[in-house]
Amino acid sequence: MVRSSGTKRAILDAALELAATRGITGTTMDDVAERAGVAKGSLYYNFSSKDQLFEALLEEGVGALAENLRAARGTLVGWEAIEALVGALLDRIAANAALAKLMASEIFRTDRAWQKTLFALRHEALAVFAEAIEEAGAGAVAPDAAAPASGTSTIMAASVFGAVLMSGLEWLVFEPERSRDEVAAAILASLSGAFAPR
Amino acid sequence: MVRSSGTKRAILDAALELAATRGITGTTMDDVAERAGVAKGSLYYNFSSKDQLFEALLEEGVGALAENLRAARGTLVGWEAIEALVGALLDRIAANAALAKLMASEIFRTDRAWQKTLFALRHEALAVFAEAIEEAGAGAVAPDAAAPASGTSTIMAASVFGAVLMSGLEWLVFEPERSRDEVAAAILASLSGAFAPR
DNA sequence: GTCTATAATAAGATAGAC
DNA sequence: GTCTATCTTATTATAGAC
Repeated sequence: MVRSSGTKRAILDAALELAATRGITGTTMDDVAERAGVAKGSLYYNFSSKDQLFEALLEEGVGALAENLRAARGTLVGWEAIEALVGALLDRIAANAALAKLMASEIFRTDRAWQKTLFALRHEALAVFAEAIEEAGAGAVAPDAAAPASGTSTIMAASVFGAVLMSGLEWLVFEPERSRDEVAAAILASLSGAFAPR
Repeated sequence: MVRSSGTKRAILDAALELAATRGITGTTMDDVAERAGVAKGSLYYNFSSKDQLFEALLEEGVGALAENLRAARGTLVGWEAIEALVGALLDRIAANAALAKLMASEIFRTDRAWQKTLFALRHEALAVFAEAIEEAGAGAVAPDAAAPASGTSTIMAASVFGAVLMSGLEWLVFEPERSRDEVAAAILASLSGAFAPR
């Protein structure tokens, strides 16, 4: 992924760090060049435009996330698959908080040059969750409230993904003193009916 | 809440609509003026700066959300409180998708002029969920996995909030053909242990 | 209170030397 | 491949007329 000339890698890393706090639109090419320790001309030698630079960044990051999730799930099924996926996603968020922030802020924008690329990757990541949810037979043991309609596994996947993403960022950004296991347990508890009637 | 001269209201509405798709940084004061149907001078007559305009916008929107959640919960306790809060949040997201998108993209930024204001309001909204979760006695019936440590109710609140926010936007942005009840049921199922072992 | 016109600066992108 | 210097346009903000 991105056959590193070294410079390319430095540019991508700098862009990610800056965009995590300022957002993509709020990050200037001058900022990126300075942080990467190269001249602005080198940015345009390696990437044809600002849009293309950030498309490459998101493609690399979210693509790696989807692969990582698939690997984490392995051949697990049922609740074990969910546990593995939640843990793996949380770890990815912790290992790359900058990308997580960027995803949170870009995932629902529909006006970007890289919209299609991001949509496909987002869908790929969600699909890993959706498949695990379907195989876990969600709905078979639904509570007294209405059972989820068929075909809502993507919605449920978004629900689980959103739970991990928001909790993970809440942890890293606002409550960094907590332990990873504490956070993972809290998320799994919220997803396992800890406050639902039995 | 913003004693409307009419113009002020039009400016805030225009700013919200534009920022929902382009983001705040990507929204220019010229854009806002044009969409609101006023001259740019009027923007600066009513708001001292772009930052102050968006701070007012977020303060109004997120503040109203917190109030709304509190009202929706009323005196309910346990799982009924959670159900009411999930439903109310989902309805607010559907009624004001633009604000929901904006929240998703701004909530974890730590470099904004309005950071403190937004943090306080975010905390207020999460607190409504956290209180309901604490009273529902989360953890008392935790699964075989580790029980959540004490004091993690804010993390669990973030988890529930994130689940609703992400599913809600997934629904509105990418799967608008679904019904509100279908989405609500899917979220509640994912939170009630539909795929967890019993 | 609202408008038009304009000042001041910031930002994406390119040219051409090394 | 990388750098410096520069072009061009976009953007925040203000001044002053109505």
